[in-house]
Amino acid sequence: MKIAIFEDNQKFRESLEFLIVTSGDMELCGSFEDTNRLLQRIEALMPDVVLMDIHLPGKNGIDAVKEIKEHFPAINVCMQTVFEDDDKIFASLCNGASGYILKNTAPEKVLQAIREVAEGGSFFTPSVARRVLNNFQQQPHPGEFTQLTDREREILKFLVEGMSYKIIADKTFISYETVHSHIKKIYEKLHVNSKSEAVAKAIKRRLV
Amino acid sequence: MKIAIFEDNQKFRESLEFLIVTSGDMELCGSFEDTNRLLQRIEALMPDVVLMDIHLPGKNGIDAVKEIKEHFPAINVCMQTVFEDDDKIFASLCNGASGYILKNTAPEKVLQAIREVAEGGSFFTPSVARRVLNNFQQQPHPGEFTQLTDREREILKFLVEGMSYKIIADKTFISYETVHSHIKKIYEKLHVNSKSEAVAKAIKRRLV
DNA sequence: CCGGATATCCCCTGAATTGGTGATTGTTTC
DNA sequence: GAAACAATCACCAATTCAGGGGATATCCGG
Repeated sequence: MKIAIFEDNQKFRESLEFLIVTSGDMELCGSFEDTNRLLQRIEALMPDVVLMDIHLPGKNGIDAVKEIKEHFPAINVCMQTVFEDDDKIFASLCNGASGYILKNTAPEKVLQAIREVAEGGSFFTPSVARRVLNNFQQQPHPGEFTQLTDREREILKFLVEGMSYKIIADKTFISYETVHSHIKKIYEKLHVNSKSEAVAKAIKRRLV
Repeated sequence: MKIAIFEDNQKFRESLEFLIVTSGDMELCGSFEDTNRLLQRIEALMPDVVLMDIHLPGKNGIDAVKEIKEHFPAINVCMQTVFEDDDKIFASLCNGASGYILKNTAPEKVLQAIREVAEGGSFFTPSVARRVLNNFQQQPHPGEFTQLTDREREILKFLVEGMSYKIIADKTFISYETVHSHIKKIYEKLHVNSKSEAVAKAIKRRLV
């Protein structure tokens, strides 16, 4: 299992190197302090897993992940950083990172994360996992959808699919005016006043 | 740290019980094979963490999580099951579960998961973490948005926020007709023909 | 310097949406 | 049994959208 490291802090990089070489089952195939010639380096080394810091000279780690995954989708990248803000976490994950661990993670956990990531799994530091999770559970307005009736929810779904009043009327075998009534009610309950707002709210609050 | 178990398989339940009582830092405060009188039981025991199976007599574990979190938001629930399908995972997490581990998880990992969950973190089995992650990375049509110009993307964002042509014109200091032009172009590029469709596509493909 | 892409603006027309104010029929709830 | 709600339908007026024409101006690359 070949590992490459990108980390600008020398002390930290060296301790990671030590961790890898003494792990028994991993081979350190490269260790860099910047993202210069990123793709050439990756292509030459072909690591199985890349440990990537976020704050790096040259291109930052988040953009680096994107490039790596675009050109070498099979390589799994694990972020390894001090940053714990949602922006950086989500940007990294959206760009294709498979893991996200903080720098205060215990050494054995780091190795564990690398192994999981190498096998196609994912590993998050618990606090990061929690943030990811919160992104799922983002229904901070719990009563906001439960107050929709079945019929209203049904019609809202059709709205999300981009249908017009007329089409919805046909689909549901009710009259155009009834669709109109339901939608008026939906707008009232969701505190919106257009289809696009309703659709946006429905998707963000997960009615999809 | 008080732990309650809901698990219908007797063998498995007993091994969990053993695991908890021999852990050193946890106290087993309840162990049940069904979800009958769920809330009364929880209220009487007030566990810190609930280990919840999905397939249970009475109410299933997914609905049980919802009830627990609704009435006792401070209690953290960790799912513990053989199911690994997206539906069950996402339903559980959306209902408020803080962890999701498979039944083949090593005992020490189970304890680790409980401890993380108790501290407000989250723990996923790597394969589950991977599925959660995939939910983030679902931009299967990469070229579909890059072809939007900066201006078009900007206006699309305003559409997502539910603004009318007129408001967008004011916000961007351009004329109503220019907004109209841009939106026509956006529709063309996204292959849609209404605000709501454009909004739906924008959000699903993550322009938010 | 020309073609293409982008951004800006204008007009028109028909269709769709939005927001009122109703009404009727059930069902559930107190 | 009244009150509350859900689902159904109707009419009307004002506004907004969508799609179809155009027209400039700028910038960029060949």
